[in-house]
Amino acid sequence: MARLGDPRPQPADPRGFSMLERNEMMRQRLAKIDAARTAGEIPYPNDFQPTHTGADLMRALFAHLESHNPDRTPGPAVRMAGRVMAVNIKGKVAFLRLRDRSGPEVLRLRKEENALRVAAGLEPREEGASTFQVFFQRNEDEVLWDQMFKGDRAIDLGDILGVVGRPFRTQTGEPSLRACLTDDAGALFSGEQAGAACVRVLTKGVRPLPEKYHGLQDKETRFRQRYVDLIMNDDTREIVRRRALVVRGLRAFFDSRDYLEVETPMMHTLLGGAAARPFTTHHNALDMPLYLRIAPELHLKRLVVGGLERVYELNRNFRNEGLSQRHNPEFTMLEFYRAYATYHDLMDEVETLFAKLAVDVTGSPDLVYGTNPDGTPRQISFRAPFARVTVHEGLQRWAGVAADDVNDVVALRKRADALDLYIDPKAGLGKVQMDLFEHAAEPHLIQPTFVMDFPAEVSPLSRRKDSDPTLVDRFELYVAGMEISNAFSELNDPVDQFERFEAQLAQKAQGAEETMDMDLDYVRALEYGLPPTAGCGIGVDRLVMLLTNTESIREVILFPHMRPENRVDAGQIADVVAPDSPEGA
RNA sequence: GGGUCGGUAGCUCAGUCGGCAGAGCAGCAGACUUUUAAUCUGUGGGUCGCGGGUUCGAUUCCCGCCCGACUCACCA
Repeated sequence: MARLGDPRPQPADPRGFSMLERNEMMRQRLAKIDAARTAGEIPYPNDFQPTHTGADLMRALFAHLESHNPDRTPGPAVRMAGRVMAVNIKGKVAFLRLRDRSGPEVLRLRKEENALRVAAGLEPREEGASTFQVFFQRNEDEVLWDQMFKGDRAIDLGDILGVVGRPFRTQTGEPSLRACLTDDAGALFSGEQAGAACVRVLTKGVRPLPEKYHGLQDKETRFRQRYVDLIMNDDTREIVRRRALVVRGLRAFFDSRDYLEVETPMMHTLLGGAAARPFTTHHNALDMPLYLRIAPELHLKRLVVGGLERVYELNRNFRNEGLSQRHNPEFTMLEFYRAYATYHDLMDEVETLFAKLAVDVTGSPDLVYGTNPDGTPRQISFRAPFARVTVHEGLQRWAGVAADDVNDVVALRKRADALDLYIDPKAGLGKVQMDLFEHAAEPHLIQPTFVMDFPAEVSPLSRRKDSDPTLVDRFELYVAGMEISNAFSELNDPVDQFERFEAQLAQKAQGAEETMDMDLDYVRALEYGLPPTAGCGIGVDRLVMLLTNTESIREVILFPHMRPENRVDAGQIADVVAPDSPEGA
């Protein structure tokens, strides 16, 4: 294959595409890689190991908040690496802004430092940059300076650099790494690295980065090329960090309460555990169809039958449904099951969990999510106890249903018509109740609210209420109008369960698409005896949305589902040669 | 699937009531020894999403298509 820096038109790759499209900037950068190679360097070295991060640099300087500019800074020299986000050459000195993995921490440390500065009677510094600064003075190493900033190997925005130097503050007090300022350089490198330059391009950025001030805005590009989004947008990195905190917090919570984390099959032979359409796939050797799971529920309860009295699984579910701000075809669900508990016990547990996570992730049980109708920030409080309301109460309070009409399907349909809500004519009482409830009540369920006591008809796996067998011991938790969690006391009567599966089959026979299959093995498990158990599912993506104040599920999923990008996904990057190519055309 | 809006330089965007395509940043050349989105001077860069139609002439108007955002439907 031809050298990448070669500006001439490239022959098509046998696989049908050439390696990279080209524009002028990319050709310039590719040529620099060749120039380095020609100069005898390895263009993609892997022998540089940073000793400090940007956050380490900041912390190392906390003892000296004031500006100073010593010729030699005491303390050991350090090695740092990061991507070049800004270059500012001012005559014979240069300021490079680099970012490494500690960017979010750098942001926090800047705030922390300002608090210290104010306490020490100093002016606060600008906050908001997740980068750290490298200071390079030409007279430290004129040959290296010229190589870095002039000529055929000059660094570019987006390059990944390794720098050796000493922490210091510039005249204006900016915490910086002073490149090449080493009085004991011999100790910095050994072996093959001995004599290496103190500023090195570790990886050349061939593609130019988005504009430095506005950054990358286009949502499609942000989701498709998440790597660019992560390079450019601090907010995106913060969401990723918070999501990690949520996942860590969930595991810590359940681990500490003696739950066992388990993994159950992602590929199912039967549909169950939720009302949803599945993705189907095929097992070649067994020549049989398989479903990607829509829920782990039935497997987890089998484990409780087996004596694992407290289990949880944190993993993906797949539902073949439309995409929306709140729906992605694959989404992360935490389900946990606890023997000898009721759905009331789980409400208490969920309250505790959410308050803890809010504090872990945002620092407070009170947070802001979205805006009120008047445009002001909407406050949401995860302080226990959460509001609790039954479906019947909600129908009366928000849908304007008279108490006597709550179970009157004709009256309920009349209300739906009055509210301009279409409900499937084939829907039974329970479905009508829930459609009406969701339509009328959801907009009111802003603060965390447990909606309790659902119709048995729409809850084929839930335990019937002792006081009213048409209802079940079930709750859903709503926050900001979103369903976050669904839980119930589990149905452990195998005969009743068998009959409910039969009812599902009857609904399917009548054309309902989102019904469960008869799962005889599950019934068999119940026949061995499922202890009284309550189980709960928590939509992790939506929970992360709440804790990051994002309105789209695609913001909290690193690679949300997108239509294929034909050009790339089909391996058909055109063999484009820019029209100004000297030998093109 | 329906509705609305959008796709213009590497990025963020403006614009053309049909007549040589614009800015800022990035790039290139230069100045500048402490900048913070550095500044200043000069300068190169375009399949105006794709295809067809109307027209002397289409990036602009018309038709179709592709892609996206929002929204409705669907969907615990």
